[in-house]
Amino acid sequence: MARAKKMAASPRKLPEQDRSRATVDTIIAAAARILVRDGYDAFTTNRVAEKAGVSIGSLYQYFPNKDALLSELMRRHTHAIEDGIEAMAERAKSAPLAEVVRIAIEHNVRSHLIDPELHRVLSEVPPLGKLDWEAAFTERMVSRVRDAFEAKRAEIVVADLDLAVYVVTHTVEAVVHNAVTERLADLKSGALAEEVTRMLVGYLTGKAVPAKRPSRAAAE
Amino acid sequence: MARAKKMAASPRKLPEQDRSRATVDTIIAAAARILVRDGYDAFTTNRVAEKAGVSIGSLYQYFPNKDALLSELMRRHTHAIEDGIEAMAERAKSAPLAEVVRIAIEHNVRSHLIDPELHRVLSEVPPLGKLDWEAAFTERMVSRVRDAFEAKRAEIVVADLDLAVYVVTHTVEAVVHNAVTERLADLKSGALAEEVTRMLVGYLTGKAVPAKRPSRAAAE
Amino acid sequence: MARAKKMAASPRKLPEQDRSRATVDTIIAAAARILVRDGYDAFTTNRVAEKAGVSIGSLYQYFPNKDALLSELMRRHTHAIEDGIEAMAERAKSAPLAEVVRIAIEHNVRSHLIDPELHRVLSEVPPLGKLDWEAAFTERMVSRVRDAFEAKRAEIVVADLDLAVYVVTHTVEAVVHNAVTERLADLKSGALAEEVTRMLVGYLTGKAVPAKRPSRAAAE
Amino acid sequence: MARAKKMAASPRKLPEQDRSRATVDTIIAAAARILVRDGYDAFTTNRVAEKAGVSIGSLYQYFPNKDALLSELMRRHTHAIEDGIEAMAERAKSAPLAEVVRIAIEHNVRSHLIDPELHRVLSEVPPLGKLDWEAAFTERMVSRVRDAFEAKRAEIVVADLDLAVYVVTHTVEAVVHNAVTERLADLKSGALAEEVTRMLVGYLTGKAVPAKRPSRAAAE
DNA sequence: AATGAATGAGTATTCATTCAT
DNA sequence: CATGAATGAATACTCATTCAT
Repeated sequence: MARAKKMAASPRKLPEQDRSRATVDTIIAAAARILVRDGYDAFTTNRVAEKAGVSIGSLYQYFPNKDALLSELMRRHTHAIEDGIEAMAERAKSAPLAEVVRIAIEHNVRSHLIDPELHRVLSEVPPLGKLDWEAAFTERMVSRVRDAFEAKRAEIVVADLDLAVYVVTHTVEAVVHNAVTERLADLKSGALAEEVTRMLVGYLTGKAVPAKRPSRAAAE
Repeated sequence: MARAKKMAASPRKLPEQDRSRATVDTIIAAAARILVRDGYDAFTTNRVAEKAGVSIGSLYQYFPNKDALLSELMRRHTHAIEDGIEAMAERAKSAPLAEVVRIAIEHNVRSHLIDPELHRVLSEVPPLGKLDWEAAFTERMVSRVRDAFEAKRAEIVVADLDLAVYVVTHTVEAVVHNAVTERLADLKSGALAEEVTRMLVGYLTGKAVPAKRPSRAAAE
Repeated sequence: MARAKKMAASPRKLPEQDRSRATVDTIIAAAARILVRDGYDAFTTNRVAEKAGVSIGSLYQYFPNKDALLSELMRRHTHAIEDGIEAMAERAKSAPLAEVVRIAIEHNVRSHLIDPELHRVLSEVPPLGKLDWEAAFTERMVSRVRDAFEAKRAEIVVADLDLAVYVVTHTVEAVVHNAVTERLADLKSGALAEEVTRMLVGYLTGKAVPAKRPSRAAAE
Repeated sequence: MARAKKMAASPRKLPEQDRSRATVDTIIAAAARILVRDGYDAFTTNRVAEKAGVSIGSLYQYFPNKDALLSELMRRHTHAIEDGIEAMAERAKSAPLAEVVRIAIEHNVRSHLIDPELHRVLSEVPPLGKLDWEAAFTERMVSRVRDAFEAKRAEIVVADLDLAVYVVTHTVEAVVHNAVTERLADLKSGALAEEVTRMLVGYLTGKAVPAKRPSRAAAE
């Protein structure tokens, strides 16, 4: 029963931290699994603890309450998504408008394809739901998109730039979000991104954008 | 208003006296108010009854269970929304493509403006949520839009008509839905509808659609 | 609504600590006490928890539902009763018919005298009532009695052996069961067993069985 | 129990009484039907009223509470059963002991066969259950049986007459009661009555009673 | 730290009964 | 008298959270 307690001068600096981290990871993983497999109603702290193989006491050691657990789950998912976004933003700076739009879409698509089930369920969770959480993406995207649009202001015919940003970001988010369940094939093939890019670029520039042909690149 | 209707599942009992009709209305009103003001978590049958000033027993006299109450709330809201939709669909039949798009948007805008708060909260409710309920709108809109698009097939350059319908309907729904909380002014002024129409028509026809004078919009 | 009920499995959780075992015992004891003292209508989970001095939550930690609690109560009572039944059955094998009958009665008497009040109330409980529970005794007794009777077939004049078993088992059960409340003295003194044995043996063998000395009263 | 019989010629005189009686009858009938068909759990005052086609208000006009309704149902059933019992008792007076026993059994069988389902369900009903209600039969039977036994005291070898009465009445009741569900054929054919009579008479007189030919069915 | 026993306010729902119309 | 709308205490059961060991 008794385990080796930490000794005064422990040779290992982080065994407890490691163990803690492992426990936290296990809990988070169990939480995600329950959410995805059984839905939010089955997402109870006791069940998560059980599934994770730890006591609820331990769960509460690491998470002060249920929302904190959910938050952390979201934070991690978000983190996974936003990984590499800087590079994209950088790329967008020197790219033509069409490319900027395409990058925004690409980023959004990636967000949804990292763990589509989890992404969907997180966006429907009541306590910190869509408004509190998914809005965060959109918001971050909004500011980046706004920056990019301002850099290309000359090409954009829309008078109210904020409105343009609003239309673009929400269109992208909605179309991609629903495509995960409704048109996954088009999402993965890039056909959807193509359509939406053409639409948005046309909207922003006020010029017709020729539909792409099946194979090589286009529009610029 | 109307006479007592026979609903298959919702009300457990058809109100036969004025008093009971009033009770039902009170309950529904309280339910709506709680949902809007306090969210779905606060939407408990006991709380609704209390807020309505009736006993919990009375609530269950008219609604066999919680879902039935929610259903009836949705049904009434839907009914209010779909009032006059036939006329719109008729109008769309003989209208040019741009007008068809505008009508679709208009309809969606109307849906959201009848009771925007309620509309939003209903669309986030878990049990009979988006998939069971709001999907109904979109679905109805989808089939109407598809019919309209088929009638104008010649003008549309998008190869995959289903994809076009998908993009259009989801774009409209998302942009309008979020505008209720984020850009209510633009929604009401019609500026948003203007933008989106231009975007979608451009997308569908593959031709540039000139932006209207921007200044005329954002007032009000 | 349908009456679909889940059948109770035993305890939801195996008590792993002494404390929890004590809690379970306390709950069971309170349940028994309430059933005996106040009847089945007063047997509510909340009341049991209160009487046991534990929270309702604790009760449900160990019993997934009300029926499970009742089941466990029955199981324990049954266990107490059936203790030593094997020995009896063994004894009956090599005993004469009169002794077999006496043993059956004895066993039944013991069943009722372990905790007579509890026994009676359990046999009247609706959900898992007589048919589900007490029938189990009778059934077990029936098969044992049948075996014994078959072994003594030659001595038995009753043509339909099943009928004989039926008459014997139900007579024993009814007479003993009611004696607990109506003729406890005769039950304990053995006078009742004497009478019934004489009656049943006479019935089975078709021969007169002399009454024991009647004058020596059975008081205690 | 003679009631005021309907007078042929006064349509004005008793219309309300007639109607009342009809209402009461309807309610009782509905109550019986629900009890038999759906069990005691479904036996709610509201449901009875609905099934009877009257308002609960009306039900409570005639029955001060649920138990009163149940009581009346029992009273009527009892009444139906005890109809003709006087004649039987009379017949028993001048009959030999064997005949007395047979008559007691016959009476009990009739009780159970008038409306077996109702009889069974009434005997299992919690509030006024077996102890409060079925005991009434047994009790009435007990006193009559006791009277009859006393008249034949000379033939009876059992020392404790009360004990004899107890054994006889409970045996009869139990065997017949269970036979309704377990051995209905034997009940109706009279085979069961035959067996039990033989057993009891043997028990009472201390003499062997020859078994009848097993194959034959009905009475003598 | 870890455990898991214990908590109890809260949830949906039922049903005997009352009373204004 | 009849109606049926209204009542509300009571029920079985859940789950986030605390705390002694």
